[in-house]
Amino acid sequence: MNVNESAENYLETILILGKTHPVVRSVDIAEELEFKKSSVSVAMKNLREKGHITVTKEGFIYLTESGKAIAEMIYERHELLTEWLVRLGVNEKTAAEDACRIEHVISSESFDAIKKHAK
Amino acid sequence: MNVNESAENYLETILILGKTHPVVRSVDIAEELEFKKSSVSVAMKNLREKGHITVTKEGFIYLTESGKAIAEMIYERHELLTEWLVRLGVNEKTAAEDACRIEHVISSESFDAIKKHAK
DNA sequence: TTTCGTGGTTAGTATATCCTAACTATAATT
DNA sequence: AATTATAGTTAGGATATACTAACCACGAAA
Repeated sequence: MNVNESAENYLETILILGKTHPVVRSVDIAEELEFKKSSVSVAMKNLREKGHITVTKEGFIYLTESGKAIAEMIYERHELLTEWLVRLGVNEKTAAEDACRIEHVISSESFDAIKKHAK
Repeated sequence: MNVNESAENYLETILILGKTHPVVRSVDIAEELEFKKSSVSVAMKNLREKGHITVTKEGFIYLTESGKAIAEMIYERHELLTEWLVRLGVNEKTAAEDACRIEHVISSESFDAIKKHAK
């Protein structure tokens, strides 16, 4: 179930887009992340091969169980870290950007400690 | 003065080794980071070309002003983040490892906010 | 029906990083 | 002096990640 930082980011993005879009396609991800569609295409192929997403013939992307688990873990980190940094006085945009980088490199142990502390 | 994550890490390591070693050589860095000496050799060449270190003909490595500035910034982050995570109950080793990754990706704004908060 | 716009794929490129392998240079040991 | 150990370099490879360019497929508009 180990994925790269990049893969985590794609999965998180699929989860987030799913909250506001009826369906998620490669182009939606490309637009959201400001990546080229070819990059997304290759990334989706990898996620598919690793069993983290399924893609319908119309190009609609869905998270599998494993994909959803990863996406939700990262998303939780993203939300909590962002909120917490904002609370410390960090600008909303900067907080989100930093959270987006920290969420992929922090250990569960440290995240849990921050989570506990932040409450 | 912008360097990559990898370069920051090498500079920080040179600073740290300088605290306990009379002189710092490529092999010392390789041993500390558990990298191959060829990797360090190439990295030192880049740091030299960017003006962040000087190397004597004996192979002794010294930080330049710019190199020292980067190294000290990263080192301060490392120390503070580690200490703070430990205080939140994170295991010393894990805290150091996480700090080592976060220190390279966090913004000054967020770091300063955490620093202020941690006191 | 011909032409476009949209979405997706593939091939090949570029950069960052680390690696292995092979080589040089110098100093220490036998 | 010959061998060995230590330090450093260079060439070439592997992986991750994104990019450009060129192409296919399909549905809508002219």
